[in-house]
Amino acid sequence: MARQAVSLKALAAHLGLTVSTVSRALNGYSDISAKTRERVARAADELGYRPNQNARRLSIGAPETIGYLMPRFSGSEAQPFVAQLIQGLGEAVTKRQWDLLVSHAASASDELAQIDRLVRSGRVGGLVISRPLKNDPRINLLRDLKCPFVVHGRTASSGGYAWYDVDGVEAFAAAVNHLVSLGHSRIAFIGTTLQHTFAQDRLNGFEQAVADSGLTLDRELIQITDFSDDGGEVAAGQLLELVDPPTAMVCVSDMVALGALSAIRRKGLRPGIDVSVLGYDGLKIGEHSNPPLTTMAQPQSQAGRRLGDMLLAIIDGDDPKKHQELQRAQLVRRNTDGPPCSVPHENHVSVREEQQ
Amino acid sequence: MARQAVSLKALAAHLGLTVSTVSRALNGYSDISAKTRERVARAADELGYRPNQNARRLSIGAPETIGYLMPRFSGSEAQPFVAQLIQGLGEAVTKRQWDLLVSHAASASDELAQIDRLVRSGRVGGLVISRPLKNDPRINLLRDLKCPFVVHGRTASSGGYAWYDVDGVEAFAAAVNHLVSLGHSRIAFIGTTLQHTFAQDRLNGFEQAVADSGLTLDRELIQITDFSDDGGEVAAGQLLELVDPPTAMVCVSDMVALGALSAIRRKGLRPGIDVSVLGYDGLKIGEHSNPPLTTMAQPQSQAGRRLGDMLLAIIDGDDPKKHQELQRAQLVRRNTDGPPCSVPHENHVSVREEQQ
DNA sequence: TTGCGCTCCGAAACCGGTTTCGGTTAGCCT
DNA sequence: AGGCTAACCGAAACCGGTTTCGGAGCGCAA
Repeated sequence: MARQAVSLKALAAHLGLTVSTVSRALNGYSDISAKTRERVARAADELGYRPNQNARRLSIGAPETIGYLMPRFSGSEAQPFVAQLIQGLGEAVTKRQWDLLVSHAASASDELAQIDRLVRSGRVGGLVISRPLKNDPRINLLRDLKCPFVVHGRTASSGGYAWYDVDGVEAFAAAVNHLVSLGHSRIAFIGTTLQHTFAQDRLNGFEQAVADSGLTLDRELIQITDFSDDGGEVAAGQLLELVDPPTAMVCVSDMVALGALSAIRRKGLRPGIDVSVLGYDGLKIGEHSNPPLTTMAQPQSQAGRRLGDMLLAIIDGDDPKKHQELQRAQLVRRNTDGPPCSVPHENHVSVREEQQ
Repeated sequence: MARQAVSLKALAAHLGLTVSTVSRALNGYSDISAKTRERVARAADELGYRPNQNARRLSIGAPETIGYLMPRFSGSEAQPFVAQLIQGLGEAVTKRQWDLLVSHAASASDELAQIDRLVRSGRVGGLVISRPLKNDPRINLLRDLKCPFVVHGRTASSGGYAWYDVDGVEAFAAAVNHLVSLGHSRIAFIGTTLQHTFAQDRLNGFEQAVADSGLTLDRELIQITDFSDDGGEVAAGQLLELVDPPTAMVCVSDMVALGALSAIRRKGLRPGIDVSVLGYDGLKIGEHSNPPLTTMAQPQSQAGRRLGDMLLAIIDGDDPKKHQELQRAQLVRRNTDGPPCSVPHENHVSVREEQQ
């Protein structure tokens, strides 16, 4: 029914009051009589008055909006965690009637330019960034701009800013320890390029646990590959060609692990029996792989909410350093982990094949 | 280096000009000498001037922002297509330096209130909505508000507004025809609640193709269930308990199909051999299921871009009715489709067991 | 030289809110 | 009755841009 754009002026005219009075009435100022406040509120409701946010925010001097910088994806496949994160951020900001602005940049330098524009033009009062590099230029920029921000993940020097992360070091140490306790001693790691902190952390956890277990760290058993199922398949294929192949593989993500499963099956081996595989993420989809994937599950669903709440608190003046949250991943055993095969390597008749 | 917030006034003072001159210079008005324009542009660049968007948009009278209403998820799992869509929308708006605002509502009525607020408060100049119901109140509301919008999917009466959709009727007819050509005659359908148009379309395509193939439409073979893997598992379980169970199942989505695979395996049957299963979506993840899932793949990646471009065109004045795009899904054969088992039903010794 | 038109820029209104400041009225006290 | 305070509301400045309008300065023709 109500048509477009009922302005404050129109509302005031309708009430026989001035705009200033109506504005103060709606915003609960005490120098407006309760009766008037009530009357104004009712009229505003009936006419469906919605204050123009551009005007309001200009006047207020605050954008009442936070931004999320979508990570760029290697493949065309957007990562499912992004949708979850955005949903969580949305919930957090909606509680305050703020807005969530999602921004996507084509390249890393574009991204820096975007950040600059976003904050300098007053469009956002704070930013959430994902997947930081070990040394991330975005963070320096945001500091220079004095723009509140929170990081989903950490940089190498995790101090001085707010972040929410899952402890990849611990998770991968736990994964290794689990495999060791099953009896494995040749354990491989399939990771991805180490610019991203998460990739380095997971490798660190792996190496640390291997060392702590008294195993020798065999460089052959560490594969760095593309962050995708295809990458996992290639890397696992390489590992299986080794003269002394691993009996278990821990993978930097579930997608990578799924690729590894393919390679293992292709080789005529049975994942979980001949070769154990551990993933990381806890994707629901892992329940349906062949066989169902054992994984270190991280508590995804709350990340967005927490990051949103943290950022809002910081914008309100909280000390960023007070908002650093480290979550733990949890082992979810399905069917790709088991003791090492008692008759190892018998299948590797073709080991000496030429590797182009 | 450049500190926060260089205002137009500051820039003008620095140049010894007035704000109006500087503004017109930056916006390329012809009544400013080329020399001045150049001088202003250089200074703006050096000082890192970014016009305050709240002020600009207030003055302009246009929000230069489009909104996306995130669909609410049944489970806690956000659907992967959402991230892709958002990315595509982001690319489309970034070309124009517009913004993308993502909004999330807790309930259907909240969502209507959100829409009202979003457009009446001048925060968005257009909206994208996903997953319409057969009769979707959001569309009526948007019409009343005279707010440009595009729909990802369609309502029952697909006329009068702009949409982008994949032809579910045709896709499911094709799925059935494929199975029929393999020799199947008892084909089941696992769908989800029919309020959503896409669910109804897919069922329609199924029924139509079944009829066209001269098969009798057995109501027992149509299962309506939860839109998730668990739903698929339950429904497939029911189907397998039938006295005369189906030899093939077409599923409303890949996730549902994955659940069906579980049920089939649990029953001791071999998907793709004893029972064929077809999914819908073309999720990459289906390559890793057990066995890899045959599916009708829809062209996901471009949806966001197209919807964004369409909406921008409509905001520019295009007739919405001119922007209706129907894409086709494509059969991707993996390993869950095959001819019906030559020795059917032999496994069904336990058919007469009590059902809960 | 005067007048006309053109080029270029400044003054000011405006977008729609918020907020400060000041003024009117009523009530209360002495 | 006069004066003081408190309660309540209106006028106007302001946020930072855009845009209309008008005027100054100049060149050129009459």
